[in-house]
Amino acid sequence: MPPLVVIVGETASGKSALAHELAKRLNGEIISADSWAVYKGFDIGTAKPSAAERAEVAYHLIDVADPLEGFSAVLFKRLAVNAIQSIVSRGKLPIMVGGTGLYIDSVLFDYSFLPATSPELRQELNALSLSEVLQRARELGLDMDGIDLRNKRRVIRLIENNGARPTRRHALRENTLILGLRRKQEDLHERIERRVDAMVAAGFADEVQRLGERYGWDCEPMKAPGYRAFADYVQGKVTLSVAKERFRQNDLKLAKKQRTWFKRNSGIHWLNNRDEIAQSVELITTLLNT
RNA sequence: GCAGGGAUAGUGAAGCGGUCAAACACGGGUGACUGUAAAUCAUCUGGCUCAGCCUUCGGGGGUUCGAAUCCCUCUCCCUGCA
Repeated sequence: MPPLVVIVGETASGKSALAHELAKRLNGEIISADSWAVYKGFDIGTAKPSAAERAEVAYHLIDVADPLEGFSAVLFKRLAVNAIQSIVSRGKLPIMVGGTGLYIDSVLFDYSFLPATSPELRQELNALSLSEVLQRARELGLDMDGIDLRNKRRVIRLIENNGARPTRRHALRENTLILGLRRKQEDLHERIERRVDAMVAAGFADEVQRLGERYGWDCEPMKAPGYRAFADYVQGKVTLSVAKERFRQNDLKLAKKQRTWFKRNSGIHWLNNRDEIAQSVELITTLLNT
C-alpha cells in the first residue's frame, strides 16, 4: 500500500494552506476531498486554490463535475483512488485534504458501495411520504433491522439496494497518516469572518450572479450555504450584511458537523496550534521511513 | 390631536380566562451516518437542589378561586382621519 497523507479539519481551519505548503516541501500532489470544489465554476465560495497555487502544486478532484449533473461519494472514491495511484506512479506523495467526512472515509476505510440505482426509482420514492416508503419496504419483505426507520433517505436506500446492506467498514488503510487541524472557537469565528470578507472582496457576488444565470438558481452546488445566501442577495431578497451573516452562520454549522464527524475517527493525529508545518513534516518523514 | 392595530422566550410567530414554561419555524447544543453528506435523521434548547419548585408573555395597577389571555393606565411601534 503506497503512503498517503490525509489532512482533515473544520472549514476555514487552514488545512488547505498547510497541505499546499507540505506539497511544496515534500514533493507532493494534492487531492481535494471537498464535495463542492468538485463543481466547475464554483470557485470563490468554495475556496478553491488560486491559479498561482495550482501552478506550484498539482491539484486533483477540483472542477471534475458539471453543476447540472451532480456528484457522489462513489464517484469521489473512484477518482480519488485513481489519483493516488497516478501520483504515486509519478514518484510523488499524495496528500488528501478536505472537510467532507464521508468522502474521506470512503478512501480511508475502503468503502464498497452497492451497485448504482436508477434515477427513476429514486425520483419515485422521493415523492412518497415516509410511511409510504416504509409500506413499500414492508411489501418487498425487506429486513429493516438496524435501519433508521425515521429517516426516509435511509429507507429509500434500502429499497434501492433491494435489501442489500453495505459491507462493514474495513480497517483503516495501511501506510496512512491522518493529520487533524483544530482551532479555538474564537479563532475559528475570526477566520471565518475574514474569509467571508475576502471572498466578497474577490467578487463572490458577481460569481454567484453569473453562475445563477448560467446554471439556474436551483442547481446542486447553488445549495451550498454561502451560495444560497448570496443568491438571495444578488436577487435583491436580502441585504449584503444579512447574506454575509448567513454565510458565516452556515460555515459555523458546517464546522460543528465536521467536528462531530472527525471525533469518531480515533486515528487522527491532532496537531498543536504551534508549528503545524514542522510537526507535520516530522510525522510524514516517520511515515515514509517505515 | 382623534380613531384603530400591535408589543410573547435568541429571532420570527401561535395562543386570546384554567390542561401555558407557553404550539410551530429558524437559530443554538449533543449525536447518528457506506451512492444527494454544507445532505438526511434523532434528541435537547427559561432557571433550579429537576416525577417538584421558582421566574417569564412591553412597564405599573386592577378584576377573578385562577390572566400571556379581561379592565385601567404608562411607554414604544404601525395604520386611517385630521
